[in-house]
Amino acid sequence: MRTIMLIDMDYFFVACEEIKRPELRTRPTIVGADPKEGRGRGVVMTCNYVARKLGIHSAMPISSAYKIAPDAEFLPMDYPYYERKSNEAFGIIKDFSEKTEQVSIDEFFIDVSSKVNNSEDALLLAGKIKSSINSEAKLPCSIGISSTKLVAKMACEKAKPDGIKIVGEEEAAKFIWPLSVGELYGVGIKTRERLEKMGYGTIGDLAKANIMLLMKEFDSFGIELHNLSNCIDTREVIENYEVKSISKEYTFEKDTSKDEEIIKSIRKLSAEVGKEISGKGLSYRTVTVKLRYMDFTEHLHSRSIRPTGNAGDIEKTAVELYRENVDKGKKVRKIGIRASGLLDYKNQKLLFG
DNA sequence: TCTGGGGTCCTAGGACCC
DNA sequence: TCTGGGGTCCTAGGACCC
Repeated sequence: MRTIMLIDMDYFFVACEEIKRPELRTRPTIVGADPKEGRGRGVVMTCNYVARKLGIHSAMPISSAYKIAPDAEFLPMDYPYYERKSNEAFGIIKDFSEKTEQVSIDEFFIDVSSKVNNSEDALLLAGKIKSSINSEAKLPCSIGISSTKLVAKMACEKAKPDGIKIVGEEEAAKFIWPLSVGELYGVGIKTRERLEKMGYGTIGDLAKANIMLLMKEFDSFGIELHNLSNCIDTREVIENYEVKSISKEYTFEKDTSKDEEIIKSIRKLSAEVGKEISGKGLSYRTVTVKLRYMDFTEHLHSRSIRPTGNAGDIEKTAVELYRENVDKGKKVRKIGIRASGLLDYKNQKLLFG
């Protein structure tokens, strides 16, 4: 039987800020967009539990958060710093297992099957990992333990904050079945609504559903839903981090249809994407422009060119794509530039000789 | 009330090649 | 005159996650 842990850093960005300024621990603190006295357009990235007690949460419009707590501490993102702290935590985790996988900046899977024999062992090990991260990186975290990635992840949700939860293979179904379908990892708003319409409110309902019915509604995703809701999940913990695309986006302070203003942003974003690509020694094949209009409709326009490391071609292609495709009848809210089809230096050598 | 930025994966139609 | 499959690439859109 496998033993998989999901280690998730609690309120990560704000926890990082609290290291620099411990006095923030007792104050509602928010990392995210500039609230601009309630007129800001962004959202809350994360906030500490003092702020959560007031009703503030991730993804909430920053203007709403400002309305609730104008005196809260509002901090901008310091991504390079969070990345350093993330690497520090990952380094500590790697000391405990050779089989590790970074899921996001603040989440890590590890497979410790070869290190533990029973749940007591697993709990002991998780406790050690947790206290190492706590004492060395000065960061709080929660750990979910089970025999599959899915249940480890869902156990971790229930362990938060600052906790450890283990769910044995035998108890897995009993653990997830009472939860609502929306809590199943991989089920978002759209799928939840469709499932509820079909009469499935809990994961248990879904687990007992007729698989033919699920396939009729969701095709192959129906089989996946059936498997996951029955705790069937054979996905391995795999260390395989290869970035697939690099993008930058910008939301205008006011929706605009002015070409000069939009193209100016395209140039700036293209340069930033280009800088990151050359910094990583990558080349790219495809440039994509994303336009979000004032009515929130979103359109992507992409073009593949010969593989190149030339950052200037991002801007050139992006401006072309914009001019060819923009809907002049609607103001633009957000612009995004993405480079994909990335190849690393080794492969470039193969291609270009 | 007002809705970010950075990603991944999947699907589907059309082009194109054999 | 009508008619194949199989495979891959490209583009656009959609869902989801943190």
